[in-house]
Formats: sequence, C-alpha cells, structure tokens
Amino acid sequence: MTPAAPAAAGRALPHPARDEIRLEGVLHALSDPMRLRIVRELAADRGELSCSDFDLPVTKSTTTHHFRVLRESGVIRQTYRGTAKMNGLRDDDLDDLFPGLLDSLLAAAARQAARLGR
Amino acid sequence: MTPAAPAAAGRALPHPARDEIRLEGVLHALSDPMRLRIVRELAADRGELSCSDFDLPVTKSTTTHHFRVLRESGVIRQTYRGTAKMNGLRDDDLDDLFPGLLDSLLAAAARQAARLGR
DNA sequence: TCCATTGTACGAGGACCTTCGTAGTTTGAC
DNA sequence: GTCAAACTACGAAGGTCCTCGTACAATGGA
Repeated sequence: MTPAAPAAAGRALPHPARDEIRLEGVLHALSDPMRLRIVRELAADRGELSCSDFDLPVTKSTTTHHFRVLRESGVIRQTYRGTAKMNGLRDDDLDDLFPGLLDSLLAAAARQAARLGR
Repeated sequence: MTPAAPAAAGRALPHPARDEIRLEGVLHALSDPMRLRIVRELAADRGELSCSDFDLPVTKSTTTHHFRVLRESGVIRQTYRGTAKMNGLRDDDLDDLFPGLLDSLLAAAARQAARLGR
C-alpha cells in the first residue's frame, strides 16, 4: 500500500528521450574506465544483463552510480524485473542519432584492450 | 642565453607518444563542448590554425587550458611558429590507433549540430 | 509473515575540472 | 633597443565527479 505516486507496473526509471541525447554526454559517460567496461560487456553479451551480473572492483553504491550515469546520458536502458534491474544498450537510438558511432567506439575499445594487456 | 635545458628550435611542447594515447582520455577531451568545437573547426579547416584564429566565448587563459587538454590527450599537435602556436589534428596517429573513430566522432558532431540549431 | 536478494538514497571526503584575473615570457618588427 | 602581439604560469573560486559507508525500500519465495 501507500503507492505514493505512479506505481503501475513496478518502478519507473527516468530515461532521456532520443532527441534529448547529447553527444557530449555520451562521450563523457564513456570516458570513465568502469563505464566503458560495462558497455563493452553489455555489447558482448548482446542482451540484457542485471547489475549483479557484473563483477566490478567497486562497491554496490558506486556501481549504482555508474549505471545511472549511463542511463541518464542515454547509453543504456534500464528496466526492473523482480528485484533485479536489467540493462541493455540503447543501440537503436544511438545508431539513429549517430550512425556507426557506437560500433566505432566499441571497436576502438576492443583494439585498445587487445593492445594493452586486456 | 640561459637555455636551461633543451632549447633547440624554438620551444618544445610535451606531447604523448602514439602508444600513450588512451581512448578514455580522448573521449574525455571531446566531451567538453568548447573542445569539441575546436576539433570540429580544426577538421573543417584541414590544416594548421593558430590559437588566435578561433573566436571562442572564453578568455585567453581558458583557451590555453583547452588546447593543452587536447594536446595532452593526444588529439592535437601543437608547434610554435614565431609568436603564434599552430594546432593540427593528430589524425594520423588516431587513425592508426582507432581506425575510423575520428571520422565517426566528427560525423556525429556534425549531425548533432545540424539537428540542433547549429 | 519473515527473510534473503537486489538495488537506492543520502551524505561525506577528496580529487579533478572549468573559468577567470593578473603578471610574466617569448618572438618578430620597427 | 623598444614595443606590440601571442601565449603561458600561477593561483583562486566554484562546481562536478568518483568513491565509499550506512541505512533504507521493493520484490519473490519459504
């Protein structure tokens, strides 16, 4: 009880509309090593992963923070499924706004990971 | 007189070697609107521009700061020519490290500039 | 109902970033 | 030698960012 406000199906999460996604915001989101790593795993696993599927060297609080930055910049989409929160790349929106950019970024990240020792 | 250290032809500026350029650093450098603008003009004018060729809405101090961030991240190359400091994209190094990335980024920036009112 | 799982909110610490003003350095021209 | 032009160095103010710890909320199952 005490739905307080929206309720409906589960909890709602604020996502920017496609038109509101800014290149600068996307670049800033991906300029952090932890977030770039998250996005790479998300692209590799090609589908939805829960936050706890990631084994990041930071606390849960920090993990939540990074996922929120990625969501608010328009890089990922988050939805609740039970107690879990599923994450997926917004590749459809990004490809529409900036064709080829996401692929170039992922390729660049993969190349750098291969060049350095993973 | 009193060359103190290197001297040689004019003043030397510290640039990262190609192998030292990091994707995260490049993305961070380009995530600032002022710097993205500088890089776009540099790519459009296809050649070397002096710092004073830009008409940025910030002071000279701030302009110097942004050019340094771009240089230290490996995005541009800076050389002195008389009292002027010439700036050029390091597209050769960037294309070698991350093939196609710079073009994708410039295309994305152009697309966003066209979508919004310039 | 009780509980374990999953993730959030809030605040704090410390680092970094953007911007500015002022004073100084280097260069080329007169 | 003197001077203007172009840029730098330094320090400061104000903001943002990343990280954490602790306490809390929502869900699904025993």
